[in-house]
Amino acid sequence: MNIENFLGDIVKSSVEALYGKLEGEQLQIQKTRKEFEGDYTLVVFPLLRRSRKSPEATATEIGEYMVANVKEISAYNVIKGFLNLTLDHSFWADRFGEICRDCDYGKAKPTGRNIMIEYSSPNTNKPLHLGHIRNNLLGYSVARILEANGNNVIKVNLVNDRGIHICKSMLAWKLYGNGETPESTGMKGDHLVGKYYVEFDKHYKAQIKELMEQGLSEDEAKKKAPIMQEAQEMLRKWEARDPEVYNLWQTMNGWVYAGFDVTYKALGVDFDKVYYESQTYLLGKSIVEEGLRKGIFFRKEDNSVWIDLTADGLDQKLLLRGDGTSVYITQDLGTAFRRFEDNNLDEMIYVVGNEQNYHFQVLKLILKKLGYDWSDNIYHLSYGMVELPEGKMKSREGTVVDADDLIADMVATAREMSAELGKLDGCSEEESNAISTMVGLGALKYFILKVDPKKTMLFDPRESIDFNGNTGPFIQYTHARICSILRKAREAGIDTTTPCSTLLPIEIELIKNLCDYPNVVAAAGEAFAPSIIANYTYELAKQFNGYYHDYSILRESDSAICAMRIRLAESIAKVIKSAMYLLGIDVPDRM
RNA sequence: GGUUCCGUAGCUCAGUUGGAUAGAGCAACAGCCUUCUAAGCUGUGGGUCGCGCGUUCGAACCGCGCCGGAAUCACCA
Repeated sequence: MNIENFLGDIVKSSVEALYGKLEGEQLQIQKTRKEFEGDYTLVVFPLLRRSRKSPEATATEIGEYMVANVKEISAYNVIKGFLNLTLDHSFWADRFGEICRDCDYGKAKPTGRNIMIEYSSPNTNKPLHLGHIRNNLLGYSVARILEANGNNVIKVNLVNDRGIHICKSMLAWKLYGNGETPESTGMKGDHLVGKYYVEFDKHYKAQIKELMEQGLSEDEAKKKAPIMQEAQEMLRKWEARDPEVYNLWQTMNGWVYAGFDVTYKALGVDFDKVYYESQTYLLGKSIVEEGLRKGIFFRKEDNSVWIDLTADGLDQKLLLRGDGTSVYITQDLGTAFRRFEDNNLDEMIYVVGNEQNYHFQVLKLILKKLGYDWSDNIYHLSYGMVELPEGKMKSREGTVVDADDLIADMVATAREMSAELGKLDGCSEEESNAISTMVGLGALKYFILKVDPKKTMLFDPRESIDFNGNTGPFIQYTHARICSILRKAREAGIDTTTPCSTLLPIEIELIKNLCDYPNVVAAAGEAFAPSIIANYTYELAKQFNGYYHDYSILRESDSAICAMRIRLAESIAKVIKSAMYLLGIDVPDRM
C-alpha cells in the first residue's frame, strides 16, 4: 500500500466534504518533522481561499472532521498553518505486517521497458584508476536500481582497444621490453602495458627536449619526434592489418583484458555485453550520408563533413575527415542508432565523466536534428572528477590512485581494524578474508556512492575512508548485529509470531522509514542517483542502533512485544540488505 | 568569450516536488562496556546556506544579475 496515495485520498475527500470539489489545487502532505507530534502534515495555506478562514481555523476544522470521520486518523494538532495528523496504531501495525510478508520488498512491478547502460569504457593502454572506480560503481549500482524499478537492463562496456595510445604502449614494449610478459614478470597484464605507456612518454619527452635544443619549436618537436612518428606508422599498419602489428596488438590487449577482469571481479561489477571499438569504429558513415542528403550537414572544400550548431549556442563540429575516416562522434552516432534498433531500447544511459558533457550535448542535438525522436531517451549520466588533496589526478605526473592498489589497501586496512577490535577472533582464515574483503570494499563503495554523482568529490587516501559514522562498515555492522539478535532469538526458541498492536513512538518512526523504502528506490531510479539509497540506508541503520540501545529486544517480559521487536529487527535487516544490494555492497551476517 | 556544472558548520557530505527552529559524520569537549556486537550510544559547542534583487503567505531550493571554482569548446578518444 502506498501511504502517500492513501493519505492523499482520505485528506482530499475530507477537504472536499468541507469545502466542495477541488479543482487543480494541490494538497501538500509531508511527513511531520520530528520535533512536532503527529505522523503526517497537511499544509493548509493553499486551501485558505477555499475556507475563507485563518490558517489555524482552517486546520482545526479539517482536523476535527478527520478525527470524527476517518477511522485511521486518531488525533490531530495545529501549529500555525500546519495540520499534524496522527495515524492509528493499528494502521502502522497493518503496514508493518505487509512489509514482513513481502519477500521482494522495495521491488517494483515489471515495466517492460528496455534500458541499456554503458559504463566503464576503459582504454587498453593503462590500468584502471580511482576515476574508473567511480564510473564502474555508479554504472553497476544504477543498473541494479533500474532493475529493482522493474526495467529490463542491459549492462554494456565499450572497450577502447584501438588508436594511437595503444600503439604507444606497443611500440615502447617492442623497443625496450626485452620480451617481457605478465608470466615472466609476474605483473598484472594491464599494469605491464601501462608501464610501457609511461616508458613511451619518458622517451618521447626526452626526444622533444633534444629537438628543441636543436632549435625547433615545441609544436614542431612534438610532431617530429622519431618515436611519435613511429607510433603513427604503427597505427597505419594496424589499420592495414599488418600481421606483425596486429598480432602484437592482440597479444597485448589480451594481457590487459586478463588484468581488467581481475579488477572488475574485485569490484564486483560485470557486463551483459562487451563492445570493442575496433569493431565499431567504422559505424556512423551512413548517418553522415543521410545528414548530407537531408541538408543538415555540409561538406567543405577539403571534402570533410561538418554540422553547424552555432545557432544553438555551440559551434561547428567535424563529422567526417577529409580522407573519409570517421571521428569519435561519428562512431557514437552509429552505435547509438544500432543499439536502439537492435535492442528495441526505450532508454540509453551513458555513464561518462563530466569532461564529456559537451560531446553528449552535441550527440543528442545531432540525432534530434536528424529527426530521431529517441534522442530524447539518451541520458548522459555525468559524474564529477575525483580529486586528491594535492589537486587533480594526473597520470603523466604519477599522481593517480591505482584501482588495484586502492582495493588491496582497503581490504588490508579492514583486516587490521577488524583484528584490532577482536572481530576476527575465532574465525577461520577463510572467514577472516571474506569479512575483510566485504568491509574494505564496503567502505570504498559506500564512500564513493554516497556522494551525488554530478559533484566533484575529494578523496583523501590517508583519512577520507573511515569505518565509523556515515560509512559502509557502519551499515554492515548494524546488519551483522541484527543477524546476531535473530540467531539468539532462534536459539532461545522465542515465538516470533505472537501478534502485537502496541507500538512505541520510536517503533512507529522505524516502520515509517521502512514504508519509505519503495519510494526511495523509485526516486533513486528516476535521478540515477545511488546516493539517495546510501543516505537513506544510513539513516535507517543509525535509527535502529539508537533503538536497539534503548530498548531490550530479547529480554522483554511481554512475549508479544518481544516477538514484535524481533520481527521489526528482521524487517530492518531485510531492507538494509536489499538497499546494500542495490549499491553492489555485500553485507555480512557477522563481523 | 560560448556551453555545462558546482558553491550549505573548521573538514567531508545530506537536505525528496518551495514549508515549521537548516541536518549527519569527522575533528574538539563531557559521559556510557558484570546485561542481546563499544565499527556503538547519549550530551555540548560550532551556520550571513557565496553575494544582491525579484516571485510568494513562505526560498538553501524557483527567476534574473554579480562573485568565486571546475570541465569543455581538437581532422584525440
